[in-house]
Amino acid sequence: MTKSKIPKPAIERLCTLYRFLDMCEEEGTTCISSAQIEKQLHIGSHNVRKDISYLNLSCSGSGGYNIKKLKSQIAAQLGFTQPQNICIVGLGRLGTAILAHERIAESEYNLAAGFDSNINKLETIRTRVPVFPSYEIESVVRQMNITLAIIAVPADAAQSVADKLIGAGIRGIVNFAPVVIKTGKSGVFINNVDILGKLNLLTALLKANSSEIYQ
Amino acid sequence: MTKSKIPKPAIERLCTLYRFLDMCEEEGTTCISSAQIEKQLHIGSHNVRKDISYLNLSCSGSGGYNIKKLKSQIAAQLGFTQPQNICIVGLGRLGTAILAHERIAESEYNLAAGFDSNINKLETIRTRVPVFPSYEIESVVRQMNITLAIIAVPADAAQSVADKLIGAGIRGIVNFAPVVIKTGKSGVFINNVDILGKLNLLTALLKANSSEIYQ
DNA sequence: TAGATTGTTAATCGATTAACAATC
DNA sequence: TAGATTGTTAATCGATTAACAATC
Repeated sequence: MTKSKIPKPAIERLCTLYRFLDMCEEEGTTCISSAQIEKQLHIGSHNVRKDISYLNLSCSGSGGYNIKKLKSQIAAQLGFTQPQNICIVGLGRLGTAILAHERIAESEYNLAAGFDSNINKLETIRTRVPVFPSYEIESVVRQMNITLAIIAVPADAAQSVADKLIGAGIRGIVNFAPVVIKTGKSGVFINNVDILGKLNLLTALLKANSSEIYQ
Repeated sequence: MTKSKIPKPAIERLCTLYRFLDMCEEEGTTCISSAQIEKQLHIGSHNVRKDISYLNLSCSGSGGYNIKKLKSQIAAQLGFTQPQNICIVGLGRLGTAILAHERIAESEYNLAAGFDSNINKLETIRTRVPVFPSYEIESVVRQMNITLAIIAVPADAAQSVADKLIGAGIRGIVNFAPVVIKTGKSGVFINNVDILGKLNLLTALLKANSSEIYQ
């Protein structure tokens, strides 16, 4: 029997759970129940257990989840075990802020390269991450076997940068530019993180929420 | 008959559509069909029409959607018409990058205040946005009638900042700190934008996708 | 053993897709 | 009018919730 497909919403929740477990582990907690997770993440305990059940856990039974064990099970099933090389395109304020992000350095991702079209910026930047001019994106991504990219360029450059990255074999992109990036290629995933879009979503949820209350 | 509730996934797609229409409008396009939207945003045309139908449009019929009209209808229904005051807490690299974001200045949101706990930072920072020490969060948020906040502080400070903001009456938070922020209060919405979480999600989707193909 | 908590099946609920009538 | 595209109802599909048996 092949393992059943995990629904996308469940995958999203499991990612959130994984990050949360990582935090718990740092704080020294070793064990947690689905009821406690419900309180912390606002995911129903039923839902938590259901999501975890997709992982085909070995440690079944009672007594709550062993955090270390659960983390490694999620990592194994969701593919976090093999370290992946990632890169950042656009070394403006936002890009350099991400370059300096301490948690990424400690994570399962290896920040292998930064790119910017401005050569002066490349010369003055202070970072341990190797940086390259943007016209080298394709060759560097291929040589270094980079699989994921973060885009932090202005809106008008974002799509062409994405096209280059995808052409070079990148499989996933987190896009911070305020445009919706398209992938022509199947098997490439894009996550658009537009701040204005997030603010819009909050505004809309608030509106919907108040009309629920007042009508 | 009261208007029916819009499902959350539909609200999310409408927000994406709104941002996209904004882009189209800038480029001078005036009209678009559901089939064209499908190609650009990878949302099925059925789905697009269904989502739009929740808006109780006045302009029904054929010939595609008038972009300006559709934008204003979405804005009206989702609550983007009244400009809202927003603030940023944490003026490190990421916070100042957001402060300088040109698109926010042009948007329906008014960046009314920035906060940081480091007084030196407040004195040296160059921005047109008024900045305050973090201990003034509660009074400033109340006085300026700020409804939404962006958090860009280190992980260990994020929850306490969120508690202060919520205590002062904030209704929505976009959180860039790499922790899952909790709201004890109902009617407050939080959007956690953890870069590592996004990378995890991409990794997991890729894994799921390949096993679909290869099994 | 008794208590607690998980894992899983079944039932409900909601969202997406399909199809077609209504409209420009 | 003919063609094209929307708006909406009905049908399918999938996810969440509830309940309980299995397990530590």
